[in-house]
Amino acid sequence: MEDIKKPDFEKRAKILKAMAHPTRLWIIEELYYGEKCVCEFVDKIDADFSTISKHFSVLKKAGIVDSQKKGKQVYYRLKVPCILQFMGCVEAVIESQSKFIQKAV
Amino acid sequence: MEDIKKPDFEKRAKILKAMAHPTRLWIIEELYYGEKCVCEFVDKIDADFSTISKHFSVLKKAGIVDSQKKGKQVYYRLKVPCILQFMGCVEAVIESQSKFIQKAV
DNA sequence: TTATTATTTGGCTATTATACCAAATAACAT
DNA sequence: ATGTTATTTGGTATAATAGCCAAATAATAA
Repeated sequence: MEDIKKPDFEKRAKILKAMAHPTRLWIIEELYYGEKCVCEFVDKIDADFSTISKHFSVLKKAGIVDSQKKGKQVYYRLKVPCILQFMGCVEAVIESQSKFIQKAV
Repeated sequence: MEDIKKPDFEKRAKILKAMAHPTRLWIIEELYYGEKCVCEFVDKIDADFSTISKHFSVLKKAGIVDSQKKGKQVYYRLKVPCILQFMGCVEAVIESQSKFIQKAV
């Protein structure tokens, strides 16, 4: 890998890594429809609220979301909504996998 | 997270996780221009060839690449080239981060 | 002030990922 | 058959991640 490009790939990998968790992908999808507070997620998933809070901090550290305190609550929003467009391609990979399984069985 | 959607997010996260490594992103980008054998990567990066081979197997297991043996060499190719389109958005995240840093300093 | 609610942080453990080395396999050449 | 090159696989040490609990912090209500 040319040295000049290595830092670029490292930066990109960090963002993908931050996205690469089912709960975080779910959070991203939910935020696509508008900002939400942490509490709105706590009720909907079977996980400790501290775990969810940590997922938000991973997303924030990666620059994918932003937060704003309103009263007792903290609202998160997507900084770059295009993040979700990618899922179409991810689904294409999943599709091609299921085709493979059909052929292979 | 609604139970019905959970397996979907898990599948997607697996694909993103497979992509989320600088060396693997580099491999994906190189393969975008056509299939290549493992040996073409071995020369260009400072990592053990077994390490590179394992990165390929991660990508293959995730359904992102396909391989074909030709003589002594194994050629890999992208199964779903759209995978690279996403990088535009990832770059937008990186951009917005550097803007933030400028503001913050 | 004390209590309550929302969220973050620290500490811990279990699991997973990474990278190297050495050994195994596969294709082909001598 | 032996050697050489290309790649994969197994073993292992180390590092990173995930998730829970408990404690800390912040905003507000009683």
